[in-house]
Amino acid sequence: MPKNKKPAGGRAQNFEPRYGKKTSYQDAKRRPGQASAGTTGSKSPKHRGFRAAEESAPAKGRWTEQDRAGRAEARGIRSNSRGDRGFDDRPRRDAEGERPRFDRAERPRFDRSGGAERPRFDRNERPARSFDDRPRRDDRTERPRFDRSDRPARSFDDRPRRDDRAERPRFDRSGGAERPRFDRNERPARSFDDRPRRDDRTERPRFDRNDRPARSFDDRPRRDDRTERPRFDRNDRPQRDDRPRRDDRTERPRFDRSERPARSFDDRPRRDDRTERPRFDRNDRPQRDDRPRRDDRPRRDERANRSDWQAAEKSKAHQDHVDVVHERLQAEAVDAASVEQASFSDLGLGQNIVRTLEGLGATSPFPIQAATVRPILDGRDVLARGRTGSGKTIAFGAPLVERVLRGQAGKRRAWGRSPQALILAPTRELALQIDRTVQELAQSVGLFTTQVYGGVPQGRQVGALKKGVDIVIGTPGRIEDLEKQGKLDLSEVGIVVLDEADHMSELGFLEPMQRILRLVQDDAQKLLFSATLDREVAALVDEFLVNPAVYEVAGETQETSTIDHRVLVIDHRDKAEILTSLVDRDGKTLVFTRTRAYSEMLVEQFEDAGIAAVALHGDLNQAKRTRNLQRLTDGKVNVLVATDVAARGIHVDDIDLVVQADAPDEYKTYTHRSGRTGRAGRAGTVVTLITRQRRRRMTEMLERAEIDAPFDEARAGDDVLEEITGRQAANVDA
DNA sequence: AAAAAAT
Repeated sequence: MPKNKKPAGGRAQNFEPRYGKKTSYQDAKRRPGQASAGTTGSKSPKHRGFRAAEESAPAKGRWTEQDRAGRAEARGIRSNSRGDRGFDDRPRRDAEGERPRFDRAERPRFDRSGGAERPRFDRNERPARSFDDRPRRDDRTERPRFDRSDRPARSFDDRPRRDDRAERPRFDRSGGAERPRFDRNERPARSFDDRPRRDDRTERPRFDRNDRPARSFDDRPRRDDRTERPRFDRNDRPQRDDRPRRDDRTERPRFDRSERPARSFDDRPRRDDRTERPRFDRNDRPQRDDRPRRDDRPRRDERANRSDWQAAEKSKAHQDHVDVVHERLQAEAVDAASVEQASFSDLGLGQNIVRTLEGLGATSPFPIQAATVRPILDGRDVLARGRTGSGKTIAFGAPLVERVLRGQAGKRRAWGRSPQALILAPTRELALQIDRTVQELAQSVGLFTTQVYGGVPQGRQVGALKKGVDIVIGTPGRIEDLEKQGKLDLSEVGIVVLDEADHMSELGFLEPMQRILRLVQDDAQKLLFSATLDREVAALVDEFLVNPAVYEVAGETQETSTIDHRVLVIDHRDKAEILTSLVDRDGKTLVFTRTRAYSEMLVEQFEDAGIAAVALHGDLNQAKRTRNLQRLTDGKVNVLVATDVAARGIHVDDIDLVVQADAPDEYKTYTHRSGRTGRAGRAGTVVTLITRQRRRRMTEMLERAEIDAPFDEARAGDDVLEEITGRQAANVDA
């Protein structure tokens, strides 16, 4: 029996204890009457959401008398899904009549101030909600009233839009209702996750009060446990070997000898068989190798039976799979200069969308956008390769919204309508990020989006889908899950986007993608985007795309990039110290590790050195993942240590240093990790740490990535580290 | 190895 007993099928490491710990934390740390997301009327003060009988009883009586009827009328369908404010059509519609009046009178002044005020409102509202959930719920029924007063402020930004709407009859209907909605949607977007949010909110206050301590306690003990476990194991084993084990060992053989004989009769013949079997296996293997199908099977058998074979074959198989260089797709190279003069408007996008793009900072199209918008509007299947940070999200998002809008022209947006478009991403963070952009575009023309991804309760997502959304953005697992449950109808989806399409075509993603693509309309338009788009997408292209247009942007080479690449050849014993000195700087630094465990270890190491750092990897719960990424975005920490979950697509402004604590195995991974810096033309540095043994592999990988990077030998404290971090050497001397 | 569903 191994020393570390783990439940069968359990994960090797779990940094977010999901079972007992969560419930005990809920019971132990929650105080009666404290903000809670629990249902009202929980039985005991120790339960979340407990409310004393006296509070609710009298109020309940009143409601049943008169208010109920009035409320029901006022709230309408809303009562079916209290949590989803963003989708409350009726309050909004009721408010619409009033809004225009207010808006017209006030718009000019508020336009300027409006933008600045929104954040303030959000902040004010959140605390209010976070103090008491129950009052919040009451507030929610009242909120429409507050919202009406608030909306004017919010809607002022919309006024230009509304003017636009006046130009477009279609937009007016949807637009007038939407923009206020948009404001709400921003909140709603948040509000879609009302329940999770409420959970978050209720958790946050807890954390804030107890929390930061609470969190730090949870983290440190865990980290301590983790760090201690290996240490103890290592220390204990030798010690035990020296003292007790030797005794045990001398004793055990004796016992074994006395016991085994009885058993050994059966065993020996078996052992003979076993010794023969490997021989046969070895003889058979060449035979099997001859048969094409069995090529893989002997490997698996070997792995199961023999650890040495396992190691050898595994690394061989690993290398077989790793870093396959696929043929470049034949693409029409779009010359940036030739399309530079076209505006978004010229490309066929409507005024509302163009205006929203301006608000997002996209005043004129980037090359990849100039290339793809028109063919997408024309309804073609499109494959597009644009390097990291080149604006791919808008390149597919804006024309997608425009097409969904055109497809709905003249139709009424019905309750519970099925989504018309689907955007798929490989990670939850990326899905969220895409939604932030696409949702704004959609809102500007009165369309709704919702996110469908795992790691959060389904309720809010299902509630949104029930009310009807136009564009679904999510990750494959939850989308399939909800579809199987009959809660997500993909049969009317006419446009599908695969972001990071080559990654979505890799083992593990390919089959879910195929299943999902088979559920949408047969003739649905397909859009495949990635910075490293190659023939790996062939499996999907051949089955699902019709005569696709393929685009890339001419002249995207390292020379036109703003990223400076460095490789440091180090001794393994210097690694920890070098990493600490690399992240000990002012700018935002993103550190990549190969494993979740190492990312946790590095966070602990940095914090021990007095450098605030957070982790991002798949063993954290979604709330923590989102929070930790947000803390980097907000600048509350400057160091994020992540696995490859953060390698693709994630945009954080101002990351000016990417450190690869573990070198990537694939050139594509190198490309995507590097692309977290140097975005939209900003400068950035990528540093990869390797040991001497890895020089050759690294050189080959950089060739495939078409990157030229100097290799420097570095030891702890070397000047080259100061040069990279931008610190002055004087600081080091002191 | 990691990621993507939940249990």
